[in-house]
Amino acid sequence: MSDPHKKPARPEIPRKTVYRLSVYMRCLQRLKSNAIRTVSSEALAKAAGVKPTQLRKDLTYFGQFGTRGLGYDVEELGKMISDLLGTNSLQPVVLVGVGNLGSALLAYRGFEKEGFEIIAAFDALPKQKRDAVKPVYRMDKLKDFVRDRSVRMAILTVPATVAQEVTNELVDAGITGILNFAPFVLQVPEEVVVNNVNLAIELENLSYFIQS
Amino acid sequence: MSDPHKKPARPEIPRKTVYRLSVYMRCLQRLKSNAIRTVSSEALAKAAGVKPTQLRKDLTYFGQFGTRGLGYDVEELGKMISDLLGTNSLQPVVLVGVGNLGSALLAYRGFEKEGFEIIAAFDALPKQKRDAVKPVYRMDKLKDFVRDRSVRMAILTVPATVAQEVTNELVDAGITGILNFAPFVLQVPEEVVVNNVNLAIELENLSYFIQS
DNA sequence: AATTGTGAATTGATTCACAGCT
DNA sequence: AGCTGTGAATCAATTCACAATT
Repeated sequence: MSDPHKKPARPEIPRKTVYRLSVYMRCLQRLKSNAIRTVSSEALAKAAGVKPTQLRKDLTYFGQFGTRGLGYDVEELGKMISDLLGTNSLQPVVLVGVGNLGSALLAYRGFEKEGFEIIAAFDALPKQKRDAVKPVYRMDKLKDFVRDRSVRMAILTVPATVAQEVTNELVDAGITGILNFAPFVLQVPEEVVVNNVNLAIELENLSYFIQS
Repeated sequence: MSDPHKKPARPEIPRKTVYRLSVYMRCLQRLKSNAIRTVSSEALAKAAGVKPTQLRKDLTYFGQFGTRGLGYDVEELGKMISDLLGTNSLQPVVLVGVGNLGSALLAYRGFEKEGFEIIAAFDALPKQKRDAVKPVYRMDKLKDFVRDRSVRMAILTVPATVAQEVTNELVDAGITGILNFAPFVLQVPEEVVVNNVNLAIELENLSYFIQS
């Protein structure tokens, strides 16, 4: 799961709402590909695994989109949400730390259809893999690369011991959003946003809840 | 991040608290390896990225461990938390869906030092990779394998289109904890716990919060 | 003197209940 | 008649403030 946000962001949409908007968008995409034009809050909420009132409340944070008595226009609502989330344009992302998990994620091409592209990877000791699709550069190339290509987001897959140090370099280079896989709580300035993902913690959490 | 829990679990420890306990444990491990014996709620909370009162409140859910005026015993508190979380014994886990992300996670050996081992993988069309360390079996072997080895947890990395169907098979085989990477809201019976991880949603969320 | 443990207060999120459109 | 939009009510999580303990 992910974690703390310093900056509450533009108008005042709660963080949990923003997560759910992503979920709604995926449901809308599925409906659209099934040629469904219109959906009620009840049906969409069910697909998203939430209550209808929550869906409606979530939408009120950024406008009114429904037609009373009828429901929501699938395409229109999907467009509004993806505009809001800023997922209409392809976002370039760099990955830092090409170890175990890092190279796994580099090989995983599943981000691209969701609007994100890992355009390069960086490592202290880069070893370009034979069949690798992405270039792997040395850390000292990071700053110029990020500046030249106006990259704003980074995936951090370095060992916990160097996570803070590397984060400082990222921030210095101009990165403002970090998806952190290192099991370490990063210190960042106000304007930088960190989302934490820790697979071991997810498993541990499951493990607790299944011991009945 | 992850998502909904049907069963609130044994005494009544909130889900978010259980997550934070995992974080505290990692901080305690680090302190211990630095030969630090005792820690105050203030210091530990800072390392974990939370407020001291929250840490203390979290601990009260399962007992009293501190010494007033002094703090917590690093080793003792670590032991209590890992007992509670059930991370003292190695948990066997199966992975289902050896596609893009699935094989990435199979190659990633980082779970093992955290108490989890992927003991086998399953796929509709298994292709054993040359250098793969783990065996990949056909789906029809799943049920017997899970029963024979008493596996309780599964990592689900199949396409969204078949996620529900495969989940039904998992539940039928006796799996009670699922770490779901498929972008789909799974329906499961009461006693089964699902944690969702969606990397695209994490990136999307970042992308929203960095557009200032 | 320092630091925990915790009831009370506060803040935030979810759900209810129903008014308002179409 | 059906379904959205939303203020009010409820429920949950966090933080405060301070008494209790070493």
